[in-house]
Amino acid sequence: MSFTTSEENYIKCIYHLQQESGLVNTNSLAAEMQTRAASVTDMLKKLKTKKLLQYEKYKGFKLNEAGKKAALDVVRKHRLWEFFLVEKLQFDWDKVHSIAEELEHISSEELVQRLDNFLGNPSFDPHGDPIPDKNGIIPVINQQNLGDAPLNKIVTVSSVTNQSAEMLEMLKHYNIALGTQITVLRKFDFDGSLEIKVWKQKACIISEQVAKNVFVHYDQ
Amino acid sequence: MSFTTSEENYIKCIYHLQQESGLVNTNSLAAEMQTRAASVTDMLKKLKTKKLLQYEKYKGFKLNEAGKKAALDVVRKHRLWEFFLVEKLQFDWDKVHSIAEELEHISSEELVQRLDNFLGNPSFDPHGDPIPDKNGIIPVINQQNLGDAPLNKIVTVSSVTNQSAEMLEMLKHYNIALGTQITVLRKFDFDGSLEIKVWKQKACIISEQVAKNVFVHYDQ
DNA sequence: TTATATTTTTAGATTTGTCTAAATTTTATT
DNA sequence: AATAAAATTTAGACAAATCTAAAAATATAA
Repeated sequence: MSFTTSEENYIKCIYHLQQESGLVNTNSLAAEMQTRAASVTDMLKKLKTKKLLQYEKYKGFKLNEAGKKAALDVVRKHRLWEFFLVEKLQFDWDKVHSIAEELEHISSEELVQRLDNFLGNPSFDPHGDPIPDKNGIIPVINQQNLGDAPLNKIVTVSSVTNQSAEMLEMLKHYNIALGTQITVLRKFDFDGSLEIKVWKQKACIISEQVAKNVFVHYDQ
Repeated sequence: MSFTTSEENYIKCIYHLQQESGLVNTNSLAAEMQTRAASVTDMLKKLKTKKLLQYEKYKGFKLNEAGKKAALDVVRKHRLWEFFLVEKLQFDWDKVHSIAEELEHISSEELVQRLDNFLGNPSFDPHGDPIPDKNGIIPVINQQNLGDAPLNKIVTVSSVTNQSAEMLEMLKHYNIALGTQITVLRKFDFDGSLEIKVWKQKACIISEQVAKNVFVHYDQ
């Protein structure tokens, strides 16, 4: 089964939303897709006809197994291309998203497989997000939110969820990138801000907003 | 100015046709695009409105300077991606065309420029076709048809025009590829076939049909 | 040079993905 | 539970790119 660019964009978007909430509703998908609720309804009918969606009028919807596999194929391509753009073409990681949005719709399966090999079969993209394999298997990493990390223990940044230029600027300021080692020294309950020590730097304070988007892991 | 995928495909196709014939006519473009004459007429109006085309009803048409530049941008992208697919992803050269047909429509200019640098700013694609630079300048090569090459002089294969799987198979059989050195020993007027000697191999005979699609160059 | 054939264009329909506005269903509130 | 608010769907329209069938222009040939 093959899909149009528009179908793939909807499928991918539904996938991401249902990861958070289980069942997805029309308005939130419309907001995420920057379109109108009526357009979403039209597409839902189409995807249901193609047997990718569990959907009943007014009752919300989610991808079935076939839909999830289709979504993971797109996610895989997106993340592999992002990896390529950053690792091979030296793009800054905040510039690659929109280009990968186009590249993810190139259809050749052989292309994806060869790209994967060329890149050394990476498990995580430049934002730290896991890259599904060709069967849709997602590598797991034992990560948690920086705000939930234990105090006074060295943790490693494994993923950053907000990929805006503003967030990147912020992280550059703090010298935080994927792989950076951080120790959380203290958590302020007042505003959720954290006092942290970045490897080889003085202790500093980051806001709850920043912390929420940074994920870390530690060994054992 | 930016273009839809369909517009780009028409522009590129008109460019190739007018290289051969100067003025292009509706039916030949329809045949090349595998569509109907009526669809071509529709698109011609659109491209004329966008000031890319010299076109008068019933009188044929050709790209103006803006149209040619647009075409060369697409050709450039196509050939850079073909180079990438063959040199980096190890595709056989007869498999890359259809994938490059998709990749050529990715819009980011920065992507193309970085890809160009990553590939080492190649001048020719894997078929030996010249890759226009970002200003639309096409590298020239002093090449001629193998059938017109002087006898008993070592020449180098620079380009192969027929890119079908059948042709590739044929050339593999003769151990001919881009860069292969060949000496034409004799030309048979009866059927236009050539006796040639491929570097490090015994002399053999190739048909006029094969020879017609092979282009070569030699120094001075 | 008139008739015929070919080429090209127009007119109107179709599909995909989108939209607005109105109608319907569900949810929340008094 | 009745009513107001919010969410969702339907109905009908539109733009892009295509199509078929018919009309118009051009080219060819008797």
